Amino acid sequence: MAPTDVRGGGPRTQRTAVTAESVLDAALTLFAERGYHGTAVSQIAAALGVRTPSLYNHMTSKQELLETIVRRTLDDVHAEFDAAVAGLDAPADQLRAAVRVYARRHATHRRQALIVNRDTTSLPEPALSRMRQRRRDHETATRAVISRGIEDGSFSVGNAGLASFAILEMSVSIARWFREDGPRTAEQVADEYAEFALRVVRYRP
Amino acid sequence: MAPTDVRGGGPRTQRTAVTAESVLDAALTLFAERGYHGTAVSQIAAALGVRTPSLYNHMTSKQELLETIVRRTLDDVHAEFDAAVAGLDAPADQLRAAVRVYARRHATHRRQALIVNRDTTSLPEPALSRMRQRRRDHETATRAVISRGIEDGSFSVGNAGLASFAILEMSVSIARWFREDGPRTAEQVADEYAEFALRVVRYRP
DNA sequence: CATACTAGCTAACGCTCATAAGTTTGCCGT
DNA sequence: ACGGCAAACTTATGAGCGTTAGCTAGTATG
Repeated sequence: MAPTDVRGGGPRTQRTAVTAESVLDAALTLFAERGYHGTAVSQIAAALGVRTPSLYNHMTSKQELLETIVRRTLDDVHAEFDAAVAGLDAPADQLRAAVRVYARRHATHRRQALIVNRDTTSLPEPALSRMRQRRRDHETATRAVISRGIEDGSFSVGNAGLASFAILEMSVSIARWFREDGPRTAEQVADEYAEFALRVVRYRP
Repeated sequence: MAPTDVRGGGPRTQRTAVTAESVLDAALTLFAERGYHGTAVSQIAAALGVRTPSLYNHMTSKQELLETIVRRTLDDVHAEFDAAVAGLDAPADQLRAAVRVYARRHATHRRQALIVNRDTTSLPEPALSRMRQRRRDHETATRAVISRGIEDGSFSVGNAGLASFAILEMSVSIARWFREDGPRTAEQVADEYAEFALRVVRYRP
């Protein structure tokens, strides 16, 4: 049946190599699709064309996969936020830039976004608290931009917290519907959402 | 130890009755907290102070619990939408009313909202397709209101679909952070979000 | 007072899960 | 040519899952 003998010990030769990164990538796809608890390790193995125990040559546990995915994603979010607002002074410019990168990320990294939003709570302590804190930090930073805009009069919104939640979460939801082959590019969607954000805070130049 | 003999056969007398509804309520709490796949039937039983198999006197399967929760919630969403827009003509009034009830629901029915958003995909076909369709119907109806507002000139937004997604999903996210004992009531939050919605579509009276 | 129903219980089943242990195989550097 | 390592394999383990079966004790009905 099989064109080459694919069973038995020894490294694979005819197949794309299984590596720590390829395991993570397969987990990324499956966790995003069926959730962490809804995904069996055996399904990750099957996606890579390998028996289940072979995975443990490239990972230490299922939980660690989830933690790595969440940690990396939150690290990236923070780095992008910092890079986006650096060098900008006006709150409107900062908010536009921050929402743009955040919204774009949720179009370009859908799987990561879905997992972080759906399955972070499946992490064991103390990782859970650490990750929650990192998420809060990002929200707080966004809120601070809005607060500064309210103070200097360029924004006009009752409560900075409510607005920052609304803005961030509407961006998050892009991951739910965006399609790479859809009618709009990630950049276009990001620009549009950055505009939405400025309207929510009632930006007036 | 136990003040009354609580073991052995026979119905409980000293405890609040276990009913189909109380099972659903316990499932609601646990599914919302840990997710459908993350919740064991034994945990639902424990929450009710009962052994696991006893639950099956009040339900037929774990999956049916999820399906009931999702179906009821989506039914309610539709009914509320219809009731909210009925009798209103202006797109702005309709959008405000529709967002108000949708946002309020996500504050007052947090558990249902979290489950629908997180675990609908765990439903087996054909229920999954049915529920997805019902969700799409609600989005389409909201989009139609926005489109009418664009046509009659009271709204000014590039794409009705993008706007309706953003508005609905920012409302959904209320379920993530709202606390009943927080600084704002559900009504206040709903009013604020209805305002956000009108800003997103650039409503000008 | 007998009967039937309700709603608990214990026990057990068949599965699947994540993970461990130990074995086999092919390639690479010497 | 060969020894060792990397990475696959098979097999196994113990725990937990959802669910069924069969039993028992109170409660309501006649």
